[in-house]
Amino acid sequence: MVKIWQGTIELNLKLFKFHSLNFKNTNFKKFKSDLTMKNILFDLKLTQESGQTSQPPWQEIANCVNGYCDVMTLDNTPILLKVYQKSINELNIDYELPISNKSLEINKKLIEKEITRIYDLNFDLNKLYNHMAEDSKLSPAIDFCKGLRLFLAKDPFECIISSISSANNSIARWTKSITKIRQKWGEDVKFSSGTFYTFPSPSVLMNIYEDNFEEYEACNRTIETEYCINNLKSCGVGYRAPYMMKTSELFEFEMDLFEIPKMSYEEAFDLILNLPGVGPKVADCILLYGFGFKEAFPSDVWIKRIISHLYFNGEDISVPKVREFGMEKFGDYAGYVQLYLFHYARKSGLMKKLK
DNA sequence: GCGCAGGTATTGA
DNA sequence: TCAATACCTGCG
Repeated sequence: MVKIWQGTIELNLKLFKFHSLNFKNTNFKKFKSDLTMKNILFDLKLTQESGQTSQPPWQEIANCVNGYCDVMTLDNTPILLKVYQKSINELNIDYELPISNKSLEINKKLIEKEITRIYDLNFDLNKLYNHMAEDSKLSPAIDFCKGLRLFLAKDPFECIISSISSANNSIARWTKSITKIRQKWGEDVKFSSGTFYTFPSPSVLMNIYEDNFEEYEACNRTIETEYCINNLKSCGVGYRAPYMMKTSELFEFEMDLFEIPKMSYEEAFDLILNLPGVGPKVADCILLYGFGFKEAFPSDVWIKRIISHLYFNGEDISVPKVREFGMEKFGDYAGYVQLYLFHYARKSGLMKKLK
């Protein structure tokens, strides 16, 4: 049994904040991070904006070039983490404490450890480039993607629910859904910079109304159905709603998120394939972007088009075959190769050509 | 208003 | 094991 996150039910629908944040007059604490000094090859902007499937993008900071922030729970305390980069090889980290908890002391090593995990900063990109350079199909991708790293989800449970909602869906649409879920059922944390919402825990998510009808019945039919907005389907997840609720229930009662990192890739894959709404593509996204299993080669229609164009003369290859091919050919680099190929295809115009 | 894109679950060979 | 189809929403 697992109960990791605290969550309170927030029933008021808040307006979306799509604009960038403005950080004038705020209480950010700067600290000299060891990461700043390490001279790590890392392009923060490229990584943040590469559209990796794991969680909604972090918020851009208006008055800060290449600055991003999001709330995350460290040591059971939500803090607002801000990362920015003035030049490649140099990463700056600031953080802000909740208004209600400003005297708190935060362990800076913990923040650095988390940032290192999220951006995979211990991974040697030059080793990857040497490997890619040996394959004439992959070598053009290197220059398009210098400094691109894996971008892991800060919250594995949110990653799982996000990935389920990403199936047969567009990035813009599932991102909106997850943002609504955070705002309706997550914990709202107030910072000087504004209010941020954490993602609800499995125990909260398994108990919400699934659709208008359930909510209407629970209100003893005292409201009009068009005012039923505190249910999962009102977030635009469609037929994925029951999958998400059932998965929440499984993590509350039967499965343990902390067991997954201890497993082999194959064990973990077989396990999460049993979750409702999770097929091979979603399972691989969860393992790669939620848990950092780099052997995963998430294969969707786009990767299928790219692989069949590059390696099979445009011949139609089934998605399961593409996955098999990628895992076999790229081994421990499969996840990174998938990420680099996808980004390369987007930037080089190959994607448009393949459509 | 209507066709289309996008993975999974289900059904039926 | 594989092919066909329904599922839901938002965009063009």
